[in-house]
Amino acid sequence: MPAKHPGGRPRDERADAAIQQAVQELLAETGYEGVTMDDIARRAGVSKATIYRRWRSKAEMVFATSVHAPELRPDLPTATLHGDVLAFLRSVTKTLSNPQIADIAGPLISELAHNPQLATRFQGRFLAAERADVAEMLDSARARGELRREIDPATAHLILTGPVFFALYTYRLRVDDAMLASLADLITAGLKSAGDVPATQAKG
Amino acid sequence: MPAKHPGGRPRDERADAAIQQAVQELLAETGYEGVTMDDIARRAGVSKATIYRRWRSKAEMVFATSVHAPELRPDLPTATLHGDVLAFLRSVTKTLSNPQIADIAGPLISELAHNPQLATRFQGRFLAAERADVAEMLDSARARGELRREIDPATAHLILTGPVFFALYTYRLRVDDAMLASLADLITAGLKSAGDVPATQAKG
Amino acid sequence: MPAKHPGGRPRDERADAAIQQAVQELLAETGYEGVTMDDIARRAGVSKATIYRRWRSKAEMVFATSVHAPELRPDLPTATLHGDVLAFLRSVTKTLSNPQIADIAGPLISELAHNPQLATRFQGRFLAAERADVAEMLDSARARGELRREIDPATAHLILTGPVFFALYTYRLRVDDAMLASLADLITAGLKSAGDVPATQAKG
Amino acid sequence: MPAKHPGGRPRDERADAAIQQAVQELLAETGYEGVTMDDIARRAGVSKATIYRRWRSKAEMVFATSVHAPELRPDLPTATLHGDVLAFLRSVTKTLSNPQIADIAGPLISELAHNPQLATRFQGRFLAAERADVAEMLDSARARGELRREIDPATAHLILTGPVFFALYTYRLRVDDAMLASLADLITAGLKSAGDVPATQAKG
DNA sequence: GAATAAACGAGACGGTACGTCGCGTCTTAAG
DNA sequence: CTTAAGACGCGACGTACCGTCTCGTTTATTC
Repeated sequence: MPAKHPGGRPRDERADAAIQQAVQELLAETGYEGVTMDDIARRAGVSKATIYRRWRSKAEMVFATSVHAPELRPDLPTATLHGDVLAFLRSVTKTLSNPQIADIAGPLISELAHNPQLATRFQGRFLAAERADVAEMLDSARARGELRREIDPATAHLILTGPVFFALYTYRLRVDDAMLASLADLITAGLKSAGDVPATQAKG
Repeated sequence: MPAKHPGGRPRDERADAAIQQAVQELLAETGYEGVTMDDIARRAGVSKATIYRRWRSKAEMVFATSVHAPELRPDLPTATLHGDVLAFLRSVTKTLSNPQIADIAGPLISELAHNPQLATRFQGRFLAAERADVAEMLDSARARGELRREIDPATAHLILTGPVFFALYTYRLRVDDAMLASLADLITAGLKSAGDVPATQAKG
Repeated sequence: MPAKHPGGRPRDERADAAIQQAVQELLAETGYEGVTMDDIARRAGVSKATIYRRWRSKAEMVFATSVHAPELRPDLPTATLHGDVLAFLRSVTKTLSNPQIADIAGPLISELAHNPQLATRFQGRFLAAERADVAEMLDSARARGELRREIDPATAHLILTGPVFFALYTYRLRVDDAMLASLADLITAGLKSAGDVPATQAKG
Repeated sequence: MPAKHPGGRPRDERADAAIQQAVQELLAETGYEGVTMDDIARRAGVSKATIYRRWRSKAEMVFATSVHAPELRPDLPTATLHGDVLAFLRSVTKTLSNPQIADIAGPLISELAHNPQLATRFQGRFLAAERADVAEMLDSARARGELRREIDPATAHLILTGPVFFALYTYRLRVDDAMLASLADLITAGLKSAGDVPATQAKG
């Protein structure tokens, strides 16, 4: 029962690899806007038809071949929650400051909005890995006694990543270590104290 | 006798209004990608030259006519910081959930990256207004005694907006009230406790 | 035990028939330009490889399956040369007015120019049969005493077919019976009188 | 009242000229099949949009810019009808033997079949000029007394051109002077004798 | 009142990427 | 060796959009 495919010539896996590599290279060289399908086909030694047989548009192809597990991981654990938070923020900042990532951010957000399949894939491959790091960070802190309550890792992930994302891509701020320190303070404090007091009642 | 313009036919102000309206309508109908400059010119009853005399590109035009002070303001103040935070988060969520805003987010991020002038204007017109709300919120809390330390409104703004932004546009989560409540808890707690303990030292 | 083929699976003769039929059908439905090799393969229930094992190109295939002996033969002999000529002209007109023939004329001329093998086959299968009719017509006329000189059937064939071909496909004239009558007059007169007078000397 | 055009930027006539020339050059260099729209645009220093604004397809463009009055005219009149006929046949042969003309013949016939507008234009610009030559030839002959009856120039044109066309493009014969002499004999005799005898009655 | 000068509607222009399509070849598994 | 299925390289096609430009016309201000 070795019938690997239903019939006909099977897809050439080398084409996938060649396209993937061509996309990465050209993205680095000319940026998202500068890349053309003809360039990619030429560089990959592949015809445009072969590309369009796999993906329906430039955006689909670029993001399908670009969304992997995060390449940069924070150096965890440090000795303290605050240290871990700061390390995570620095890692996020470094990743999002990567010109190639920054170049892709806008188009990615556009595509995610119109392509639920990509959104699912992006969550599974990229965000899930980061969220796992966050979960580990929270577990360690609880083991150390720094945290008493259970905190949803997804929510923590939002707080750890969103502000930097917003600062860099929307606010267009230079994110320096002082800002990260302030954020780390606020976030760490929040994680530690959350749930201490009833939400609807002011503290005395 | 104040010579309003140096010579020649003055700009027709009705054109500005017509273009503005055409942009808004077409943006709502076909989305940013679907809109073309010819469409806009036709709908506005204006020639393309008239548009390009006012703005240098499609992105310039769209964002110049779309970026105003925020239309939606949180209902502030409530009685408590936690209430204010929650109200702010709800307001942000509502704004960013607007389909027309969501449609524009990706292109806006792309354009902000390449157009510092727009970035400046965006900060001045939109973000500054939001940051002012945040500052007011913090002041009220301090006046009420809920906050002891001074907190940078910009940093607070990042923490209040970034997570929702990230959740909606990147994580592609449905942001419901439960999630906002969790976020509000974490953020409020962080604001209140920040600075309480030395950042580099674990709590006893 | 008569091994009809050297080894391996024999060609499936049903494929030839299926392809032939598919070509004719699709040619009638969509015309030469509109037909694609994939269409033909699909309609014939055959793979493209099976087609290309038999012919080297679309043109080869179409003309190989389309060029047979003429389907329409003039009703010969009538009682007179003039009658025969008119009958022949009518037959040619009818054949060339067939939409499927007309559709193929341009591509056929193109292909004949680049494919001497097809040209040879076209002469042998189609033109030779027509020329034979012409020869017979001339023989009958000589037998009847209508012609005194021997006339090259090929030359006569040119004069009998070329004008109608040119009228229909290049001049784009509606060829009606009146026109055919005029042509028949001229041609018959030419055949009868040719050689009567020295070519280089005006008649007295 | 110098309003030459209804509004907007007028068509650039230099573009028409440049395209025309580019088409002629490239047709000569690479043949009809070898020419591409991008080549033409590049050579003409024009964008493809400018071409497609003028014509709807490659075929339309090529033939619209290629169909002029005939460049080659027979040396008329010679002293006799037979001489004129032979000169005309030689001229036709020479024209149709031109590789560039031969290359275009198939596609032209295809296009004429689908494009009545081109057909009209082709008749008006090319065929009409040739037919006028034929008419003149017939008039001279009648003036000289070589012809007694009036003969329709269009019919004569068919007989003078069709056989050579058919011989070259369909029969794929080498058309030499001997063949032209035979044709000239037949045709001249036909022209002179046409109408002499009742069509439906054999000569005694 | 004429001249100036800029804005206007219309639409053609150069450039360039897109996504589609057709041809003829090649690769697999099955027969 | 042939077949069905279908992927492949190649390369042209025609479309679309952008931002610029060229007209002829209109509308203020300036001389």
